[in-house]
Amino acid sequence: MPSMAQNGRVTTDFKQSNQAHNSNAFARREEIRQQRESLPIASVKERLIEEVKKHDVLIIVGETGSGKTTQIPQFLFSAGFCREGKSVGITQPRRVAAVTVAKRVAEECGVELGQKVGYSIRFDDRTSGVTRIKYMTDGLLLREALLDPYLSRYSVVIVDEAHERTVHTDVLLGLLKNSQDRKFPPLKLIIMSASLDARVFSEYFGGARAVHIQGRQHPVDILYTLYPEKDYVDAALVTIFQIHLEERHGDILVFLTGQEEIEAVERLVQERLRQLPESNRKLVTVPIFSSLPSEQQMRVFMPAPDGHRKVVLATNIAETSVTIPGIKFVIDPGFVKARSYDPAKGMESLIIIPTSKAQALQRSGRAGREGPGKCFRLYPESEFEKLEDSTKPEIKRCNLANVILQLKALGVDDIFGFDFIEKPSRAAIVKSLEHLFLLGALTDDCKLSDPVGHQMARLPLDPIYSKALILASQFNCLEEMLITVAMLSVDSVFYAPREKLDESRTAAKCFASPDGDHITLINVYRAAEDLLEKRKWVPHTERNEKIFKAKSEKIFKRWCKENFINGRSVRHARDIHSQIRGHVEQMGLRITSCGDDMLQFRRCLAASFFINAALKQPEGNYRAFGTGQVVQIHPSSVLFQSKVECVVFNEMVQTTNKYIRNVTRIEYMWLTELAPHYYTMQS
DNA sequence: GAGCACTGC
Repeated sequence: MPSMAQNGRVTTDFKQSNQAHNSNAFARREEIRQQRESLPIASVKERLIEEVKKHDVLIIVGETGSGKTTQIPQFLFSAGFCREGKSVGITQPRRVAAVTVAKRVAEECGVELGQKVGYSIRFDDRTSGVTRIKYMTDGLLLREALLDPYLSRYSVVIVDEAHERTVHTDVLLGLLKNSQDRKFPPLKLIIMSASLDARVFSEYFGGARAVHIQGRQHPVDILYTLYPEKDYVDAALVTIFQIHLEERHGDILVFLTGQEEIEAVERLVQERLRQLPESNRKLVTVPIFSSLPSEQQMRVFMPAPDGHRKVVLATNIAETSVTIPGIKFVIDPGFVKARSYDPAKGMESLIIIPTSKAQALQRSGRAGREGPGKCFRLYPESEFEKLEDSTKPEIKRCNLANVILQLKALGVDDIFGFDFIEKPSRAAIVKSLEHLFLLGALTDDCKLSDPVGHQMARLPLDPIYSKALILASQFNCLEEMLITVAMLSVDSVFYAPREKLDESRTAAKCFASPDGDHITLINVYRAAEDLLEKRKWVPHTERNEKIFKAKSEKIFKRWCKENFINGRSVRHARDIHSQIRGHVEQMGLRITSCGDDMLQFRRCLAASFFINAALKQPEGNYRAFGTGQVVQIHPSSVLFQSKVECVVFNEMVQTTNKYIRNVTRIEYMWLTELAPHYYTMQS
């Protein structure tokens, strides 16, 4: 069954008549009972409950298939941890996991979702006053902590998948440790991890008790190459055909680093297939990566045609986010595209690096979900030993502005003294403090400013976007800025498949503004809005509403396809827009539009993004003011090759070159006028 | 004339 949902990704809807449902209900309950009892964790239920009662902090290392995520909350419920209106909260790094696990547990408990068992994720809350087992994303619990620092509605908080070490997990654990020290109130903390090494967590919590629960995975044979491979793409190709021609049936999963690589391998496989005898050509390739439209992502779940073998070419998305049925063979070249952040340059970069040991293990595990499998690592065993044990925690390779703003809002003033599991570098903290100070979020003595800092902390946005909204209400263009920051907060709305590059470029021109990408994004958003909301006059009845929705959905989908727009991104932007709009209304900001006065809007962009301004150099490239970096306008920008003198931008990324993305033309003089504290008249 | 792994509020 597809394990993806939400945000227009992939959803499955099982429809069943009520009658069939009733006659199956008993059999289904019996089946669930047997499945639960056969889980490795079932036999240690009493012991686990004792451990939780005895220890305020407990670490549970549970291998894949142990059932820890679904069972432990139910154990705690039945042991009385939800008395007096308190709940058990379980965090997940991903939305899909929170939803699917909650649905499963509701079914196991025989209750309707949203009653005793529920979930809460951004834009989708399925809980009620009677919810006692609540699955949620870690980011959401962090937001809850802003309103209720002691998390007083919970008797137990379970941080699941802690080994993934997302920023949210790390901050959450830091906060919980802090409140544990204060010994109030008696909140139990359970850290669940799939990594075999619980030592990091145990030491962090002063030698906390750790227990181990066996998993249930099928054996996976790991095979290494004898010698290092010069070209891992070619090696992967050879291995695909080796498996195809020599191994028994079963689908193949290949881990590659990005869209381009996946598309290249797809072409190469087709080429080589043509050279094989007809009888050996029964092989189909299916790509999957996050920016692929959802209809195409769905293809990985469909079985290959009769007698064919399926080769799934995937990025990291298949490591944890998507579980593909039928995989018996995994090919792991041992590389991953990783994002890192250089605080000194204020620059992000995307680089291809070797995986960690934990990542290699996770990948090979994908071959053993339904039966014994094989994993081909395209490097020698000696190389495996040299890999890092685990992937560098995100908090050590990201911009900390948001983390610091949140911590300040939670009353943590001494960021340098805050007890992180792993401390970010001092330089990274200093840089982000400076940034927040320049945005006016912090006072001279590094306290959250009032009201600006507090307002910024309330908004679930990058701090610079939050500030832009506050300024926009003064510039009378909050309407436009709301759309802009929503669009800047999602993955690119332009989708360009390689084979239709020219077509997609022509389509994108319809929306282009000569002033830059921000206004272009507004144009796209408004065009989509028109399609989804404008309607000829029809009476408002429930039936009409349904027909209208279905119709406009269809029109929207076609429009997306014709214009090479990523519908998922646009919908996401609309969700963010309405959420943020609600927030700024509550804050009492004036939501007005500048109408056609785009000069006013661009001045507001300059006032908001003054930290990210760049000036054209004689050679044609640009020099960023703040960091002195020499950069180019990204080819995806409408201002690419446009030779404008001065711009503001939102991202600086290093790939093959140093690029700025999301760029708008401004006048240099505006900077000295609107951000005099940063731009003196010296130049 | 380039390319954007993946999450999350």
